[in-house]
Amino acid sequence: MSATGDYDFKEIEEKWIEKWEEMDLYRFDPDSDKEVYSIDTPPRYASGFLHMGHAKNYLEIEMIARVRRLLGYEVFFPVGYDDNGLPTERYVEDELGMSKRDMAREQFIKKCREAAEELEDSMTEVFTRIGMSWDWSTFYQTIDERSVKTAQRSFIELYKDDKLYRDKEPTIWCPHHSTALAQAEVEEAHRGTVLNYLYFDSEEGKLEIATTRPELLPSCVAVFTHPEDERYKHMVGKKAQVPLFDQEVPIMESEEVDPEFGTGLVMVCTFGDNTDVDMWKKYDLPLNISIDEEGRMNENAGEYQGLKIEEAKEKIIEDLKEKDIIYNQEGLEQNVGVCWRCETPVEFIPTEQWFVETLDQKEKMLELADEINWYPDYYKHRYEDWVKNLKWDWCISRQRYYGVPFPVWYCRECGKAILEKVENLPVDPRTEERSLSCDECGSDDLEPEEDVMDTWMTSSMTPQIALEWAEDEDHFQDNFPMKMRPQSHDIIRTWAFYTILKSYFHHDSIPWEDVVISGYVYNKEGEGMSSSKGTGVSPEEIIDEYGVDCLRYWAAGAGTGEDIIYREKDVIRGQKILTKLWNASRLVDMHLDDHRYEEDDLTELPVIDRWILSKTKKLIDECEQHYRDYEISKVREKVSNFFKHVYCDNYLEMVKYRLYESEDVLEEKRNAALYTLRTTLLALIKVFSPIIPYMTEEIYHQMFKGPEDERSIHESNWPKVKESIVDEAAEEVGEAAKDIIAEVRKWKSDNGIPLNQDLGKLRIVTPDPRIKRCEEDIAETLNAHSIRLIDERDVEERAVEVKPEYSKLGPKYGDRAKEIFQTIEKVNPDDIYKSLTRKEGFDIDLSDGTRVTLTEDELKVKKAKVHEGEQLNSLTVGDTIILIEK
RNA sequence: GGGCUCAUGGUUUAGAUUGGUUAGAACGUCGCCUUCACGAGGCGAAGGUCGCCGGUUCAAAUCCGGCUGGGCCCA
Repeated sequence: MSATGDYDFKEIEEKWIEKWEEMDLYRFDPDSDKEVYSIDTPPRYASGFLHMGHAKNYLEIEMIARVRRLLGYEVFFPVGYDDNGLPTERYVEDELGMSKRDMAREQFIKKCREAAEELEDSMTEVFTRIGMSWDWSTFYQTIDERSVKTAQRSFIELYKDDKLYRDKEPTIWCPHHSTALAQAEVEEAHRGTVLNYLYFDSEEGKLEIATTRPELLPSCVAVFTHPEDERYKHMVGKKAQVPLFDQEVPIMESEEVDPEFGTGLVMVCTFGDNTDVDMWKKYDLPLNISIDEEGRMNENAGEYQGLKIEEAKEKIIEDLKEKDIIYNQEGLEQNVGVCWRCETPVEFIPTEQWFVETLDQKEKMLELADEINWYPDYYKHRYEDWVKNLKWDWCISRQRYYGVPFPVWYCRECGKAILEKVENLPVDPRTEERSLSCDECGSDDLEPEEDVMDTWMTSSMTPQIALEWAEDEDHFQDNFPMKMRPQSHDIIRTWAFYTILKSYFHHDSIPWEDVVISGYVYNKEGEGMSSSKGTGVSPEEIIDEYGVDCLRYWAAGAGTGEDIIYREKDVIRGQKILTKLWNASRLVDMHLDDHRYEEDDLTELPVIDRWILSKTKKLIDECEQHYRDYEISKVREKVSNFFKHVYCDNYLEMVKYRLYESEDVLEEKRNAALYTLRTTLLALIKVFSPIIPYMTEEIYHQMFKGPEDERSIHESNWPKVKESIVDEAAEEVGEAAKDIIAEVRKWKSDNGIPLNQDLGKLRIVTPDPRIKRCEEDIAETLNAHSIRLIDERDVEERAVEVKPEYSKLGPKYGDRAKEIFQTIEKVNPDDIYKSLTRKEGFDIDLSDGTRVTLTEDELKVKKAKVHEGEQLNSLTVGDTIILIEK
């Protein structure tokens, strides 16, 4: 290390990226004797760019991988991209400026594939730069052969186990994307809407019905009231006539109707919302669909056919108004389910779809969650809450092109589903001919399944894909379940849930032992980072300005599972710590020369040295526990504070005088300081290395690496400091010394004396004689000529000044006060003080012959300590008194 | 509406599991120090009735109950 070198992060980062790659540091060794620590890395969706939210989450995982290597585990840290599904299709459609329906399917899929790979490459570059230490030999994409085989094998096995069914059920549907959705893909949105009050004709005269969706009048199949509602009791069983469309519908009763809402009469349509689906099932109502898969009105809507839902709504309201059927309208705040990708309100449309049986597995899903350690544990409630409230089986069909195809054909004769054999996977029935025939009726007239699977069918199998379940059964068995799943809290209901479900179905096991939840990053306006909304900050901006380690240091600041706000000044704070680490290392290195110090009998070390070594040992133990508990931010805080204050401000300052060549300093004491500085610094950079891998690597190489040592700090082991170094007595004395120094510095500051000004002699009265063992360190640090420990009995207290409390004596004695003040001034202060302490008052005989007695609280007494006749300034720290010459 | 979670100086927060001296730190503010690693530094100061109300206790930021106001997830 050069003594003048500033830290050039660009140069050093580039150097180590290259060297680490040469060393192939992160490759998983299946034959290692070490305990395996495996991470079920989230495959990043190939959007082409990362914002700080992504960077933080991936860096947290990355740091955990480094921590575990440091703690002696063989770490399996796979890498993959999620380039499946809907957003890729949308991206390609936008790029091409045309709809996928306007080109050949195969051509479109090829375009998706190319686009995804291009986007992945640009992301890989950033991931590599920020130091992601994953094993690239494990690389997968959720659309590649391995993933497709895994998802298709899963499908086939679930089918055989009767966990799948195909049915024409009302399905949650996104009219914008023209595809079915799973319950998990629906989000709640608060919307303002209008509640329309309509007249329905009936045998009992006009009915008043309130609805937010008049466009569904053609789908109205019944009118409901609450059984207790006196207003409508008599109408139950009669018929009502739907306005504009004129169909007759029954008037029925149900406990589920809220008599307080609207008029107490509601219409049930197929289907306006979730409740309609429930009512339709419960009361066995007819099906009367008027919205098609693209979100347009169908032939059932008569003259409104072909209009989009919103257009039809407007037109129908207009027509209703014209006929005076609407008699009132009022605003209403309501929550509607919307597609989580495009925020279009979802519809409920019966179409033929594949479903995975999930409702029957609720109990088991809750049991398995208890076998998993959740960090932080309260996030388990989210999962449990979700599972308990599940209302729909998992719909896994998606009406898209780009995705994993179902390995399924249907017999045109009898309709039976024909599945490909596991050994012939992967397969795409849409393009591949297979010589299969129906095992029911023997027909070979088969029709391919055109849909693709829900992206979660693949993503729920990341452990199986990463561990090559489909290819390498041994490797899989050895390492499943995995050790840890990093998980962002917003997709607990999808990713975590589906993965647990699959793992149970296929292996009757939990998929991982630990789930570690990561929080969101918000910008300083408090908005979530979103690439599409333009509220994201790019990590590249930070890297270019401050370097990767600063970014990582910032990322390490978020508590486990907690959200964090991105502020540039927080990055700058990290930069200051890093700069200081570099500079302190430089200073120590300057003095270390080429010497390497043998570890002798540690009890011979000076007390200050044992003080910091003992504290270092405790720090290391605490940090190990925090790391094991996934509390990276606590390690960051503790190591930073220890380094800055204990190492630099306290210890280094206290021993600096020992470092410089001087005849007064014994070689032994100099070596002790060097040994201690070196040992402590090495421990600190090792503990820091998962967070700031570049700078710690550079320091390690410059200062600590001998020919026998590891190639990299990232191949080294957790710092070992002997248990025997823990020394409570040394810690007490060291703290006392530090406090004495702080107190004297404060005194200098209060008295406007420069910190480096000579202090002359210090005399210290202390009940702890062990202070003597570090009197030289104290003296040198304070620029005092010498320190003398003296006996308390030789110190006496003397009053040096007595002033009257004017505000008390003035009002009390009136015109006599002036004489009292003058008298006090003339008397020896110490005489007054003695009188106060011995007689509890000081008497003054006034010229008018009266005697007054002044009490202690009527006088301000300034005292001084006197030692050997010298009057000295005194400071008190605990039981210790420090006397300073004037 | 339900579940979870949070509320501590101007700002961001530690401390709460195990109740107990002056509630710790960082940023910002103010004063001092060009000391030989670092002025992107050091030393020091000011600034908090720990959201509100009540309870338990000798003692509550901490435990219990209620309330208010944020956040997330879900209905």
